[in-house]
Amino acid sequence: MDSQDLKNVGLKATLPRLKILNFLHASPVRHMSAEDVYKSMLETGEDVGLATVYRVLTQFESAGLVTRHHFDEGHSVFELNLGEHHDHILCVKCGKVDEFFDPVIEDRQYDIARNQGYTITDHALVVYGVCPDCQD
Amino acid sequence: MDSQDLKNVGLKATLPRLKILNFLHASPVRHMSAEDVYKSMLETGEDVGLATVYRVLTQFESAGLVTRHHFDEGHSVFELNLGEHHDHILCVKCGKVDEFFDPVIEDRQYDIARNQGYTITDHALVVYGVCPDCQD
DNA sequence: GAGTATATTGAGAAAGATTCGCATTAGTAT
DNA sequence: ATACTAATGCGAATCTTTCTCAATATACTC
Ligand SMILES: [Mn+2]
Ligand SMILES: [Mn+2]
Ligand SMILES: [Zn+2]
Ligand SMILES: [Zn+2]
Repeated sequence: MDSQDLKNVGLKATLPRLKILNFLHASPVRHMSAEDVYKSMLETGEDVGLATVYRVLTQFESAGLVTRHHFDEGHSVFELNLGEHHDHILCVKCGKVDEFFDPVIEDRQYDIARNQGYTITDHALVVYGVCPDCQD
Repeated sequence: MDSQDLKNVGLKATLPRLKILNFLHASPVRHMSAEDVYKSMLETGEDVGLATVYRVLTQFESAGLVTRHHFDEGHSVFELNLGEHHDHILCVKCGKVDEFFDPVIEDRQYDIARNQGYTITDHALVVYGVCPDCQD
């Protein structure tokens, strides 16, 4: 039961929210748009209104349960927040999404922000390229 | 006359395209949405259809004259391509956009891509924070 | 466990950004 | 100047996301 997970972050444990959270945990695909979540859940018979999917994903984001990304597409992409910050590398041919974490880059970002007098709150690094499977 | 600039990149030198290109060069604001460009030009009396602004900015992007960014907003942001690649740091309070270039980060990105078997084509790094003017 | 106050849901309408369709107009090369 | 073709501008259409609101489900009290 994830009921408690929701209550812990201040959200009522409603059926749609539980369904969506369970779906995200069970999905083999980590990065999905709201539409992806909506359609995939329909196929599983777990149907939830599209407006609710959008609302709940936004609530999960505020609660820190999921992270929202703005890749170079026209829509938001969400992923379950597993506690480990990372950045992304996307294949421009097949759309595959890989992840990485680089302490050197993380540190440099803080230095740069500090040098420009900024207090850093977040960052998003997306590398685009051609994945091994899509070469030539 | 920028007529030649347009022809050089394979675009017919039409009045709307010249107006937009001149506007971008003259603007003190470097980062603008299509809507920003459209409205600012209206105010200057240089009016061009909104659809044309969208089309032309996209053509300029393909031609390498401008760069398109996807910051965490619901729309694209364009800037004149002055030939020097750089990344961005945005103030989450006032919306200011600053720029930076860090060779260490650039290099690390290539290493990471190579390690994962990717051929890098592009990247986008956006740092969010609170600018000096917006501290407390 | 039923009763109640209140937050949440779902469906469709609405909004914001961008693209499309097409008749009209403007560049460009004879 | 003429003619061929590409580009423009308008509104309609599309896509993603949010909003409205009546119906419903959750959590709390007794
Ligand atoms: Mn990820
Ligand atoms: Mn810039
Ligand atoms: Zn690929
Ligand atoms: Zn600021």
